Amino acid sequence: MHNIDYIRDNPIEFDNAMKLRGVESISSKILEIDKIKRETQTVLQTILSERNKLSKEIGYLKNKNKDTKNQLDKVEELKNRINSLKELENIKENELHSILTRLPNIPDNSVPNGKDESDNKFYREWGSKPKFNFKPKLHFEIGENLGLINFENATKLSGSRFVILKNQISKLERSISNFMLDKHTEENGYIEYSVPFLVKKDPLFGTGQLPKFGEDLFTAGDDHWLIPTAEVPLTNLVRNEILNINQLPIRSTSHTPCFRSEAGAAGKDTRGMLRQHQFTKVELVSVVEPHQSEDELERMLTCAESILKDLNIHYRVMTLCTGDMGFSAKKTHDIEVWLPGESKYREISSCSNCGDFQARRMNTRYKNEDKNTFVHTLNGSGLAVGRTLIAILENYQMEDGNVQIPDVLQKYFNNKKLL
RNA sequence: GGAGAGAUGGCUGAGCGGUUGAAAGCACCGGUCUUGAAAACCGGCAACGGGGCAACUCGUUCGUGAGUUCGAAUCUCACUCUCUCCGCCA
Repeated sequence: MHNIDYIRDNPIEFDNAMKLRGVESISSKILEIDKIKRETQTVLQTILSERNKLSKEIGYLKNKNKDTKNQLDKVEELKNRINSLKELENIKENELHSILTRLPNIPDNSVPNGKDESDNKFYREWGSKPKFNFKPKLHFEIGENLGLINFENATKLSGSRFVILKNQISKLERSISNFMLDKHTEENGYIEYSVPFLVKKDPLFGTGQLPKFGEDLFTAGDDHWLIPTAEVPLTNLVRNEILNINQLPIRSTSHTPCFRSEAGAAGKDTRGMLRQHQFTKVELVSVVEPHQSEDELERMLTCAESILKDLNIHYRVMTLCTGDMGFSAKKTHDIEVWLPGESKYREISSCSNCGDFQARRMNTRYKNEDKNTFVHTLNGSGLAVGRTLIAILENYQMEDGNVQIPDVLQKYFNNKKLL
């Protein structure tokens, strides 16, 4: 949600920012509606004030058993004007709200301009591509050959874009999420939460999935929606709150399933378990003071990276360009992991600073020297578990078809070294 | 699923349809006292929006949304949520 004051004071900057995100100049339309709304409001409030005075008089006179005919007539006159003004104010208010809530966040100055992912900027990398003396296989080939990944059965149960993991690979998935949670809670300073996987529409509005992107979500009826990411419940833990400054920063993490309809991705990544309707993810969320959010994004990114470093898997970090960022983000770093089977980098984490964009939608503020200020929110994957599983299978595969268990995960396998 | 009770400021908790934006207490902030602290005492303390350079002023808000009324925290309706009891159940 945007600050109308900012648009009033900087209409040109606002339009430029929106243009970078593919929205045609809209500030003049917004300001026009805003102007009518405020003018209406000013008149309305004057009349309301009159009415309130008359009503008080009436109360006073009735108490003394005096005649109130005169006042009643006057109020009657005001009533019609009040109703029509209220109606107009409402209409304008709704128009404004409808526009403002559908516009994406303003990109940070440091974000590169660009149309799509080809314009994303290399930020840094870690490690190097592993060398194989055989042709590395794709993750699903490895898994199917071992008889531990099964897509046909999943289709039987649930249709396309689902998968069934079995035995050691199922256990590998579990150990990955345990490892991530342990790392983030014990070393990276995040508090673990177990949260609902079904939420109502208000939280989804708060983090920006609604009203615009409802078709990307699954519903369970009765205003219950399946979460597309734990960002939704974790961030909304502070919705509608005025926090005390000493509660900040808040750093929370949760391991949850995520459900996405992938409405716009028909035909994309259909092989393998890269793009599923259901996957699990360990999410990181921070709620901080405005002046801290820039540093917090770097911190969060480092925390997410620490997982891949511990797993000893090569990755690179890309800074998303203006055209490739998500709706609520003002700056985003993607971590892309190297997949030898595909011979490609693939997104495994996305860390975003949302500034006060979500805080305005959630109405989350903190007391800052007597003033109530919107907090800044950040979220990042730390990491997507399914894709980490893929990365391990492809990076740790051996010529005989088996897979080594990364050192840091072996403790979850009674120190076994192979699947 | 059946029966009942309830939702008021950061928290607890009063509130006959008319100076109630809301008593009181706690918490918090400032002050007096004290070597310091505590206690005691004094004072302050809701959010959002409109107008104004400002002092200030006006409006809205007592779960949410409609309605009755000149006037609603208080009356009516719908919805949401919480609690208690019964039934069922991981």
